[in-house]
Amino acid sequence: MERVSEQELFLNLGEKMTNIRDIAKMAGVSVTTVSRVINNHPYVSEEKRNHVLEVMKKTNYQINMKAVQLSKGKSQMIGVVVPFATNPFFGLLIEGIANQAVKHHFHFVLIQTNYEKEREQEALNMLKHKQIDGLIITSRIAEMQEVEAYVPYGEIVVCENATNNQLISSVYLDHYQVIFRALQYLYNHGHRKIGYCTGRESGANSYYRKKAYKEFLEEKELSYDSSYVFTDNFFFEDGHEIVSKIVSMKNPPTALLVTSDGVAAGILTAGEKVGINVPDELAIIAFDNQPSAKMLDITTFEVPLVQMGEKLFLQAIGKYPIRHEELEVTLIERKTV
Amino acid sequence: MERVSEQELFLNLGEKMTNIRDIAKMAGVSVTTVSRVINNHPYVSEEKRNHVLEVMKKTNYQINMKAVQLSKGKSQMIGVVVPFATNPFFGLLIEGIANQAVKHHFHFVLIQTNYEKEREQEALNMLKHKQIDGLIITSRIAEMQEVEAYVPYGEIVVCENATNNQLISSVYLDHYQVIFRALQYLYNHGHRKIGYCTGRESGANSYYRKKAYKEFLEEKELSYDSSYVFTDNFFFEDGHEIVSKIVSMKNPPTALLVTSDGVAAGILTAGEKVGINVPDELAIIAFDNQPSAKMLDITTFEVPLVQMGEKLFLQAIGKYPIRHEELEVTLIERKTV
DNA sequence: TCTTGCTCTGAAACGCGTTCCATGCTCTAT
DNA sequence: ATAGAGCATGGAACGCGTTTCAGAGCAAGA
Repeated sequence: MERVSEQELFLNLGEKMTNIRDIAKMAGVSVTTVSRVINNHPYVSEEKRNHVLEVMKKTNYQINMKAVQLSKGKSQMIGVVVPFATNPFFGLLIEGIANQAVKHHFHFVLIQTNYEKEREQEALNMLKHKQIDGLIITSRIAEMQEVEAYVPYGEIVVCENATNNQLISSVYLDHYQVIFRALQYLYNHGHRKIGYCTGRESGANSYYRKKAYKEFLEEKELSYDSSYVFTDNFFFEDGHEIVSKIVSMKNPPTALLVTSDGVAAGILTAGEKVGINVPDELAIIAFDNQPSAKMLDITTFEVPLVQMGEKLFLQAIGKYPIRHEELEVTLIERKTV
Repeated sequence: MERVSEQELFLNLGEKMTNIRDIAKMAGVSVTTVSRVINNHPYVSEEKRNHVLEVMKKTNYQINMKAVQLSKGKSQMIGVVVPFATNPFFGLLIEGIANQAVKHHFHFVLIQTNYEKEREQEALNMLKHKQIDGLIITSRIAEMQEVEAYVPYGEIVVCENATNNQLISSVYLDHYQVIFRALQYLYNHGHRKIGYCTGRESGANSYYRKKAYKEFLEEKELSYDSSYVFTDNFFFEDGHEIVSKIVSMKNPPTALLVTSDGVAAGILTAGEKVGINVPDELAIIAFDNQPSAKMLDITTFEVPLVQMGEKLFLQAIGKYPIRHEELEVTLIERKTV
């Protein structure tokens, strides 16, 4: 075991970050052996292992994960695309993702799109360029076909019913059925003039929801009134505008199906200010069971968002083959219907 | 310009991902030239540039960012440590960070600690192991000294007054002064029995807040009552317990300083249920001006969180030398005092 | 005419850990 | 005694883009 004078080497290396080869030279072993020590491979004698460990300590050796990632071809990192990080809906999804990420020694980069296509494209490119191993798209803007083109580069998971898709996994709610159920609930409470407040108009989930709304009206032989449909509502603040529209209507709806608690909360508080009595004058049923719904006693459907995030993550790291999981929602009856 | 038969090469490479060397061989140029084309370096003749571009298109060449990162020694990625991602406070900080990240072609990995030291340690290790170029710690658990040990590995920024620190930048609020101001406001409204609800007890910001609370009482010659201090309150739900404690007190506070809107909202709604009149019976002043404060007309201090996030980011990428920026808060008078 | 200074190009080294493959031993099973 | 199995170790290739340096060609300024 010929060994270069350690003292000398320590001095010469000076500022430069020591790497695995430096360690090998100093310890008088091969780089392979050093690598084995780092990775706790059993085929290293105690003597050499200890010596390598010592040298690593002495030189304050720090592994360079960028090299590991390049070498292994994996980054232990997934991307998470969300339209808005502040929205509790996505916050809870992130919570679930984070839970599982920790357990699996993964990290995730958050990509906030604000529903700008360019941002989503950027996320897909990260996958293509191997910055991330997988991608969770909680809400998409691009066509499904476009997204599919990135499947060769890594696992992609979406939050919508994609049961007929062989390439992309999904964890989703049956929005059609859920909306139908909510409407039926309002109907059973005597409502015949039911309004519909949602986020964006486009998008797979929105499609099914709108479809359910229309088909429900048809089934019950109620007429469709486009002024009863309110779109682009995402945050608490958006509820105010809805109320101002409603108060100016000659024949306002008696009930509102709102696709997010935050907006429902906005409607409720804005309504209170102008003297709208909930639920007598206006019933409200919402979704998610976020803190704001608890706070204001809003009747809502609880959506298992944390669990959804966890499942999304596990699909994204390729733990399972392509598959499609549906989650159930639970009605929480409170005081707004 | 000797050139290997392209046709042949295309066939031979088959499945294997093409890399810069393959492209070089196929195009009959050096890897340097290919690299120049990729990076739009001017010193490449139009002819060669076009030809390389063509070959890249034909082979569907995709750059491997992991290699770029290793080579450049930078990941264009920062870490963001937050205790909870769902909390709107941190959500808004993230919003600001995301805004600037996009502009600077950076990405960020979110590390949710739940105030577990191990998680924070992991984030620091990512810095040490070059997975990230910089780190934003929005709320820390480790001692400042421990954190400082990681400064050699990359920029670190914290959200607390660190003005005397030469190694770590900070973007912060003068919590001492702000709490004093809030207490004075309650005092001016006639309150002498003022309670204090906060998040965790430890932590730099908490230290200054607690200090301000105590010193304010001293200055006004009010006695300190430990039952007036409520800790570990982070979310809406936590407000309920505070209320149940208050109703069981013989001599309850007439005003509450709450360090987060979410908790204040919880107190307000729980209080309403047990018939506590706000502000007559119990005044509440809070912080952040989150949606919940707007929703429930809570008097609060607006904190420029998005802006804070943006500044944090710019510090984290080393845009400026180590520095400490203080941000101002604005009192928003509503109906709870 | 000579020097200076671009423009254009490529070989080779660099950043750094992982992994395949070969080699040499020792020990156990036959 | 011998073959097969497992242990220990190292050389070299691999993953892949960037960068330094050297050299050639050519035009403008001295």
